[in-house]
Amino acid sequence: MKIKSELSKIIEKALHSANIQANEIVISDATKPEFGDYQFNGVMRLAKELKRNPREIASEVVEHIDTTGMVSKVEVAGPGFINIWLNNEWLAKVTTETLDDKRVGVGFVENPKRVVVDYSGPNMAKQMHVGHLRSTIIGDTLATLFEFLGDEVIRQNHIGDWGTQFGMLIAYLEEQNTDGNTQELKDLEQFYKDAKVRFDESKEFANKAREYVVKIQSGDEHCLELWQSFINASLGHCEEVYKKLNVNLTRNDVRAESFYNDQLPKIIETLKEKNISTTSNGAECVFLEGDENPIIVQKSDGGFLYATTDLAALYFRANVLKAKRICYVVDARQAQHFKQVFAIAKMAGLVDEDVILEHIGFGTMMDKGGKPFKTRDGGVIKLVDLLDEAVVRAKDAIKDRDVHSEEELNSVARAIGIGAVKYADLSISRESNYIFNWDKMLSFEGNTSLYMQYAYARIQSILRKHNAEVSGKIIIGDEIEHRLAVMLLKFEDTLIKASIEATPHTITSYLYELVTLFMKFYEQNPILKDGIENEVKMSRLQLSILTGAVIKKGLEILGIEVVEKI
RNA sequence: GCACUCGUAGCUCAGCUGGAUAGAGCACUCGCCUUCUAAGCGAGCGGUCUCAGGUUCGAAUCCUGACGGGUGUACCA
Repeated sequence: MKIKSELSKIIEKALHSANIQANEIVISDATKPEFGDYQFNGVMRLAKELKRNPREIASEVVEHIDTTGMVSKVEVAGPGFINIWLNNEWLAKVTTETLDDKRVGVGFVENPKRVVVDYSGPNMAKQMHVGHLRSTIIGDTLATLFEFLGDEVIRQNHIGDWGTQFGMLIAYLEEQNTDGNTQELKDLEQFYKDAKVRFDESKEFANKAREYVVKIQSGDEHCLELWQSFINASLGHCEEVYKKLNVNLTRNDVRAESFYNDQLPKIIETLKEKNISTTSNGAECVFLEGDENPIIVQKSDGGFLYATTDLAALYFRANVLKAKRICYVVDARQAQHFKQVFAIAKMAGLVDEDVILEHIGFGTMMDKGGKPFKTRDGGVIKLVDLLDEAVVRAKDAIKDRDVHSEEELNSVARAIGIGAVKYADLSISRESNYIFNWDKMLSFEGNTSLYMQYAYARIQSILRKHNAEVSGKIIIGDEIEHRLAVMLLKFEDTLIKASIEATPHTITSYLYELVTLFMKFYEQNPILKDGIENEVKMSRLQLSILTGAVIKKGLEILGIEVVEKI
């Protein structure tokens, strides 16, 4: 239910009836329960424009507000706030209707678009480490969210499969394979290190590595084959992580850097033709206004750079995939790069004016001392290890609870452990830097995914115990049920906000608030106990069912599973 | 040097398109399991919102400056 826009309409009507002009009506959440459910603060600004007393205007508006349907009560407070209470019968009716809705009251966006979401983008030469977590799960959540709201989403995994380090890696791979048995790329990190050692100690090997770089680029069959087998193995590692993470990326979503290789000369040509780039110190450069340094699109030795590849990718996404919105879920450190690339792409007409280009940046993962993790120090935790440890800890935490069979134990541990890791990341605002902490990441207390999963399991437990049909209407019997019902209907507004701002943490905050209310309701309002009237029992069961459905859908968008029992 | 970004409770963080007494979790203190899962609920403790100016009826939020952390700044991605 789009509550805020419904309320805006009601206020607009009231303003109109009261003969007051206003251009934009913003409804906000009430800051406290005593102040109602929602509030309209716009009167103070209007009063200034009209040079009138704000409380006087507010009272006039309040007199004209329709309180026969959605709204039960309005009140002027403080300097001129208008506090709004939603009507219990209306809440009861709408929540009851929502029970039959698979989308739990969430509609579709008015103008669905084709959206490209570029995320994860691991480097094939390296093992995925904790630093790759954010792009992968933020991107995956946004893709799922956009899709749920009705957009057509094309996921793009722009993997790094091209560059000088691959000469070294495939030369080493070949060397390892000569004794007949194919080397398994069990540990990529180790493989890279070993190759590097070999590169540093042997001139012969180093020369071969350099030679292989050239050979891949010129299309040498043998080298390409080695390269392809290396990429396949490395991608296999990533897919293992995606699977563990419950992330919806498949091989069909992979569009590697190398895919754009043969289009790069054309990009340079276009830039030259349109006089956007110039040659400077032997390199092909674009000088943008306001930037002291140019963006180099072609090196003096003729090689291309990542800006070139990104321009080619933008062209492809806008013209071949025909996306109208292109989102890059990439580290905030690349903000300047994307700003420049986007500007060039639009200047050169590689992307039409009406295509929305967005860099969805996120903060850097820091170590305990507040310094960014450094890959080269070797101290970075492998993503697989983190995830496995999370599941182990979860299993350890639930094994004595005596509610699970042996096979349930593993799937529940997985849901809880992986959920904790993802939730810990998704629940902080994506722009801020992130201090990595094992214990916090694997914590099961307070605002963690387990809190949501636990509430869901409690609801399922009640339904199992009830073990009969649930029918009948929701009745709002008290303050806590009122607040719970309002919160349930806020789900759509929350998702819309999360989608516009591309902020998954908007969803986690909402779920936390919802579950907190449910826990209170659970404590205060018994459902199955003796002496509860049937009508009330059914209403409370229905409220619980709806809460469970919203929790499940919310977590599903975050890629976190619910479980029946904990 | 220039640019971007962040600075809120002991710790980790919300809130930032200006609104009422700045909110959570963790930690700490206390209370609640013979009845729907106590990984829960209730109560308490804890704040010069980095600092200084400015705009405003009203500033954690907007503007300017200072200080501090992080990041980016011509041939890596």
